[in-house]
Amino acid sequence: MTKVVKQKQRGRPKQNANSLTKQKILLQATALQQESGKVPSIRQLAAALQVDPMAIYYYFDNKNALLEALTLTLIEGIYQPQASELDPLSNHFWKWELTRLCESYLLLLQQNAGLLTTLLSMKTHGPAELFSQRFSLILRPLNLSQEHIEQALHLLVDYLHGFALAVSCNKTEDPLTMRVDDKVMAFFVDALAAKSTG
Amino acid sequence: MTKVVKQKQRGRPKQNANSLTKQKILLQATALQQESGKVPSIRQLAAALQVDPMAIYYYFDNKNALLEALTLTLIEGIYQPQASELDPLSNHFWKWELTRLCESYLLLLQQNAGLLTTLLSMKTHGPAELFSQRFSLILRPLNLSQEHIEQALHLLVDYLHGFALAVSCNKTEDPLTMRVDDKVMAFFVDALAAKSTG
DNA sequence: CATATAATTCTACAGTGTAGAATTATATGT
DNA sequence: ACATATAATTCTACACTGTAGAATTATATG
Repeated sequence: MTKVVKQKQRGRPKQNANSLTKQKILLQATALQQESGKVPSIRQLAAALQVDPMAIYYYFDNKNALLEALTLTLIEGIYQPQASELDPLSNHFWKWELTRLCESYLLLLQQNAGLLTTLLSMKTHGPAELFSQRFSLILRPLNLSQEHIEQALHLLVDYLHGFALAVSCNKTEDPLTMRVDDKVMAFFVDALAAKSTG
Repeated sequence: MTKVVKQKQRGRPKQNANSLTKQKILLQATALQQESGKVPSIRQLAAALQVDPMAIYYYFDNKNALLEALTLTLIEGIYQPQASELDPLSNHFWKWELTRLCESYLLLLQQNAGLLTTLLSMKTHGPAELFSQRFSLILRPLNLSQEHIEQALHLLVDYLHGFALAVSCNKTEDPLTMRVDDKVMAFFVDALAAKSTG
């Protein structure tokens, strides 16, 4: 009776064999993430890739580095606003675009619950910058002061994070997509409009 | 050479020996929490209590139950507003009280980082109710519609949660107490005042 | 005095991230 | 062509986590 458990060939694989890449790891990670709704363990990820757990550490220094890379790739998909200042309907268009931006961001946070803390503890502020830029772009027609824009931005971003966290904590596993709270949005939008000088 | 590791006396202790209680466990838990800044492991908690880890499970079904009990005891300490409607200065007093309430709540969230998710996933909405009541009480002189109050409440609560999470993720271990962002507060307070009919 | 119950400890399991060494294939230098 | 370095992988092992289950001892109850 010989031992017949996995026992893959050790050492560097021959080059015909398709090897691991950061890309493949991240892809599999997102897939597992979306399936299970939470961040997979290294061992689960490795199993899905049919590879030893430690192989992953050749491509990422540690799990946190992997998660940061993951959030970086995901964050790029958030809503890209149109150039609203040229639009004839721009008076109300910004409200529509702001809602799109928030919903897009929230969807991302919902589908990848567990990455919020990673996102918030990242040193590189790339993600925050991106949201900030698109936010400012949308609000341009309102002619707000720089200070008001920043206050509103902070209020909105932290609100969205808090909201996403609350939703992800009430783990009713219905596939119901998380909508931004229209009433709260209305309250916020009103406050913005009241300060508009445009 | 006899084995000389810990080996406490097994079984039920004699009654003179001071026994464990939920209270003692919770007290020690908060102490460790404040020291280390994060939720202690059951083993750490047991070590501090000089007791076997499993002893804790006699008093709490599981770790989550312990954390819920912990948050319940902590949440009662948030700011209790005065009866502002009788105050001659009430026109501006509510702003002051609102800030106190927020700072008190934030301080609590900061000193007990890691309990936020416990708080949010609790079935009993006791904590939320408490904040909600005090919030409504403070805003009474503004004569807002019930709907506006709720919108503002949701916006504020989720903002505070998001803010607290962000702060707890940027673990610079300075003992600097977390202040509520005055500017953002000002933005929020302005929006409230604008809707006031009082 | 037997039996039940209360309060504790011990052992053990399945899971986590990951350090360190062994292993094999390829690339590079002489 | 051969030695040596480097790249990419697997294996083993450690320290940690929550906690189920059984053993143990003291007290309460019938």
